[in-house]
Amino acid sequence: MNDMTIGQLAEAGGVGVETIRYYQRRGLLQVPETPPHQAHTRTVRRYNPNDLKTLQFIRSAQRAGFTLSQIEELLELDASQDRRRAREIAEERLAALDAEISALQKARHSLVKLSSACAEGPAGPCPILTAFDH
Amino acid sequence: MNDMTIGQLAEAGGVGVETIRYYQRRGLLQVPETPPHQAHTRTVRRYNPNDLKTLQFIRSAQRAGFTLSQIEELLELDASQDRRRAREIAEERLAALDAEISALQKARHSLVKLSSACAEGPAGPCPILTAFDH
DNA sequence: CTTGACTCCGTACCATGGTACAGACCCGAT
DNA sequence: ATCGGGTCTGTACCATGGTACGGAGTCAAG
Repeated sequence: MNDMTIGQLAEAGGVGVETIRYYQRRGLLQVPETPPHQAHTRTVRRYNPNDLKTLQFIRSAQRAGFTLSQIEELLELDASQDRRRAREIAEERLAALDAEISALQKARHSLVKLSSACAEGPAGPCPILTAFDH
Repeated sequence: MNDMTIGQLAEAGGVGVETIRYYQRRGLLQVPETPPHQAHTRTVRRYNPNDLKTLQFIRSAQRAGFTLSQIEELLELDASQDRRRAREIAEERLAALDAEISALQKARHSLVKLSSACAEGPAGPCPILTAFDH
């Protein structure tokens, strides 16, 4: 899959075409130049495996909880080779991630309790409102 | 803190007054009746500890990843005592939560690697774009 | 009985991350 | 040569979860 159209890129990245265009508008993906020898004629833009890598990075970074603005910065850092800042960002997110994970684990615990408290029979009171108390 | 004003409720719940009003508009919190003997005169509404419980539940459930619509349903279920549906919802969220937690743990792992890969020196290439590759 | 803080209600606005057009245009297959 | 599907650009719209504001009313303290 070398030299793709936007539709193929979208397909390969598991996103919609409109999402790619949105990332382009946000500056996360660059818009490939059309061949210069016919600058005034519009033509179909072509995407390469690097674009796909970037797209995949964007999606993974989102899953890691980065916002699109932060991802934008990460992409700039990748180009500018500012290790210090890159590490800073990564560690910030790491700390947040640890907090999020442990919050989710607490929530998980509460849900397990709730679901077993609601286990018997089809009806009757089960302690939904107090499910997360302590 | 019995019989609070909306400001005190907000304070106690760690949210803004506007957020409470928003939850009321969404139907997550009911708007307390004004005393009936002066129905046409507007008066200041009063909130009790039950309202606070509900508010705290809303915030906890959000932290557990429920949307406000789901929380609305949970609150209805708490009233209607439909255990079956309550368990269903809890288990659905539980499954999603497990997926989210493990995704975040994978992301965490990648970030740890990234931050240590960017550890030496202030500049130079570090593998941001490939940080989440496998 | 006025002042200042708070409340009420309606409506408008915001950020985030998309999603959906419309009206051209381009391009490969028939 | 033309037809259908994909592309291009710009702009509009969407859901979620709030946040802000204006103008009026209320209420407790001084």
